Amino acid sequence: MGARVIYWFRTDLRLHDSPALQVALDLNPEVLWPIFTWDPHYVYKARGGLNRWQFLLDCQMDLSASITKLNPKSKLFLIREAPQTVLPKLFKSWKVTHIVFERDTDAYPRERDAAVTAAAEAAGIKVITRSGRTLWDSDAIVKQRDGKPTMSITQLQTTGKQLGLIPRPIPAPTSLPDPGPMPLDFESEPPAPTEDINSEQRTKSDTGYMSIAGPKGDFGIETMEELGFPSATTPHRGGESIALRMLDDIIDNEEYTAKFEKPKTSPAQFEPQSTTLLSPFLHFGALSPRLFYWRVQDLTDAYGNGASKPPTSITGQLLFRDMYFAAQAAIGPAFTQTIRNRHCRFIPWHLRSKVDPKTGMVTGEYEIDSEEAEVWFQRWKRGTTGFPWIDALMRQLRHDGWIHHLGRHSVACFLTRGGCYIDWERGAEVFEELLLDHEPACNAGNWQWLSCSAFFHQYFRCYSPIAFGRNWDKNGDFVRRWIPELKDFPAKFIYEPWKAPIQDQKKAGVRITGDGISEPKDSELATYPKPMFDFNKRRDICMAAMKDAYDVALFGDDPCIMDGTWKGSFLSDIENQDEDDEEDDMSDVDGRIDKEEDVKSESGKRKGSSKTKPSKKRKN
DNA sequence: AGGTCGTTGTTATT
DNA sequence: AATAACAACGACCT
Repeated sequence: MGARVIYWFRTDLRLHDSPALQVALDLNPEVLWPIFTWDPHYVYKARGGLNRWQFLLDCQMDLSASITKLNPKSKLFLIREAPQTVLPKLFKSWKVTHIVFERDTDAYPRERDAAVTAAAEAAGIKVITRSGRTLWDSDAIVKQRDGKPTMSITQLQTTGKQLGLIPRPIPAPTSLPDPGPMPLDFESEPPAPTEDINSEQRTKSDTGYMSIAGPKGDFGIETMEELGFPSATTPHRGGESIALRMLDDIIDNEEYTAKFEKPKTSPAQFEPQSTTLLSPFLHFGALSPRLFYWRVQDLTDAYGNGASKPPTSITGQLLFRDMYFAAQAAIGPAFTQTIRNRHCRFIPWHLRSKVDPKTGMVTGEYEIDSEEAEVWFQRWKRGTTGFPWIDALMRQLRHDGWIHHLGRHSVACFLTRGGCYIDWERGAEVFEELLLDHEPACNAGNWQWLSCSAFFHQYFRCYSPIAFGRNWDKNGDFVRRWIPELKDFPAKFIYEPWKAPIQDQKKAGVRITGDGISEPKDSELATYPKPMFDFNKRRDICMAAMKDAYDVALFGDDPCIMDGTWKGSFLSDIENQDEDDEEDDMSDVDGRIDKEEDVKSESGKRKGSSKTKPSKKRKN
């Protein structure tokens, strides 16, 4: 009897450059089942917005069609049960000899794959895995560094060089074996009732687990409607075919590809955007990072002088992705939180995560230590902060599922160290729900970067919600695109509309009024909210608090963080001194900005109020 | 121990 | 458009 192989697709929804699929085909199998399991973990427990579900279905449909082209009897078979429970039953019922899949170093997949592997080995099934989600095998990077995480791009580059050249992409298969019979002669196990973190956005509570083989009983892929979802809003569509076409277009544009410098690409450019927009395809594995890398690198080598180099080049972007994956591979599940993460600086943010004292892991809930901060967070999320640059980005994020990297910097800095002083984990959760390209390692890593918790430390470099956008887009076209209320606003005031005289507001057909939460009443004109705080004042407060946090120098693994005895280590009054209620009267905001003296003397007072600090802690 | 540099800050000045 | 001051972190190199 020949090999009877399950190829388990997960975050590798592609046929081109799949080392794991190649090794499955090298077994010369008698039969091969390409399967995808609907995992209750991703349906109920991980945050996932409608746009990302749409993108996933796109990728699945495209892959399924490509598989059928290679073998009319085959397609991507969707199985609706948790892999941990259904795979052992399939092993037996389908007389499987091998299961092959691409490795996944995220927290939950590691746990899941260990369980599946143990069950397979117990049943005498051979498990074969390959790395293919990153340029280098993240675990090999960690091993080479004796378990230490890559905390800078230099470290990743150095270690990568030691491991040798990034493997060249391998061609897509030209044919696939037949699938074998797929009897379901066992009890199916619907997911255990659990809290559905995504229930708000569903129209139906049932998410398509009507039967293990799907609504039509043919292991087919469901529609958004069958999944209980309203339509997605994103214009970005998924699938390997689109990814390869987009990559071809990028490579065809030799100048663009060879001279690409990330910091020079505009966050305000839209239709078309200034960057490649290939990240969502990398996330779902519809595009191999190694294929992307080598197509760009070969072009760059041929281009000669004048080509950009890492870290600003396109290949540099892929290196950063590997850096975050390798950091997560070394640090483990704590990488996506501050608590128990010894490489993440502890900063006493507002709205910190609640922690399960038994596991030391965050629970998904957070402490509302400040009603004001909670309001700021809600307004940030909805895109009604009153700062048009921030709001435009947040609205684009919600609608399209993608914003430019520097736009992400703007809103992340604003939420954390450069405005609201709110826990980066709150922002990361919002990105996790809304981003098409959400990657747990990259998301957590970038939020730590922007909040100056790890990877990046120059907290005195602070993005202005007014100046930064204006530098890229003087006329405010990007703001007008996403905040139509402001589309006729004079360019002079487009980034700070509260400064516009009433006559100008009337002429533009909009009133700058309201708290960004409730609908303003009795306004005949459209409205756009007043800014939720004086940015300059908040920046000074945040920067002083950051300096304090750096002086205290506590990290996420310090015992005093877990037991709460850290309280008192920080100049906690630093945050509670903007008492003079702004309320409705932000019109004199200009007048206030000049009062730096206030802030200076406050900070002098704080220094004098000498709270005793614990001796400086150091990580080693 | 000390100097330089780090993918992507802001503002004022030349 | 380029440059300096702002205030001043930590990795990396010598």
